[in-house]
Amino acid sequence: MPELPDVEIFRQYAEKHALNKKIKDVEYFDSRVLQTSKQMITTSLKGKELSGTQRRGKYLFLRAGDRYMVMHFGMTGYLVYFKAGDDKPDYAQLILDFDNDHSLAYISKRKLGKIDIIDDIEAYSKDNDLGIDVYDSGFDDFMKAMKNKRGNIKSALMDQSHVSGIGNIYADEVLYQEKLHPGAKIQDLDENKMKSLFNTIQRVFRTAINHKANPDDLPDHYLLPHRSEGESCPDCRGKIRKITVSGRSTYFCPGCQVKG
DNA sequence: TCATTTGTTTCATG
DNA sequence: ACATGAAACAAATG
Repeated sequence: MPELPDVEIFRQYAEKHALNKKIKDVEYFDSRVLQTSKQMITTSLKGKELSGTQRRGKYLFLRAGDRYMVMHFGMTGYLVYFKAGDDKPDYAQLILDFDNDHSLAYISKRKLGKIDIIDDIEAYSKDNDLGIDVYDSGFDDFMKAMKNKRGNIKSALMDQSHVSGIGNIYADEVLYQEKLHPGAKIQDLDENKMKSLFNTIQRVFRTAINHKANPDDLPDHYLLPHRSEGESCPDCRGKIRKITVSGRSTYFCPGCQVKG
């Protein structure tokens, strides 16, 4: 699912294919993902070019003139760049047609994402309670954001209003790499452990991005290629277990991952 | 038919 | 005022 590494890949994809081409037309497919009027989107995009990309947490911002189109991908979203005459991708919610006979489609099979037009990324982030981007921050920022958190570490990592970008899948991976139990209490972790955790987040995301955010391409000693109940832990060969933490399916190795 | 999936929001409680 | 966490919601699949 689109977490930080996935959205970073989408950003690179848009950067590579969709910039500096005149937008001839905008196609809509009557979808609830639109957070603003069709007229607003058309006015902001048609006849213009996308001139840059930014990502914050799981959000992607595409610059057009002095505005941005914001995309959030929900559970099932992604981007497809395709040639005129090719079949339109299924489940497209919005398509930008460029003047080079190619198009960029925002796909959302389950329509759980959102698209908006905004003026200011900072203001938008504030309105949407979006914390710092965990991959674009240093340890000091991370600690500051985590300082007032209590409860279990997994929920804290997934709380987008403090540190944004980590979702259910990568939370499991980070905690597995860190040999930390998902239910560990954050107040039981000392500064050294937090530092180590932060470094692990950076490493896991860097590795994931280098592998196109495809979980099955990750190194074999990662959890994600083995993330289902009863599989063997790549480290100790014990059985991976599934539990529920904060209402989310959580996979971990009871042998390797300890509390605090 | 219904449990499952995940990201987000909402709401009751501490 | 603020944090937490449980529950609800979105849509589609098997």
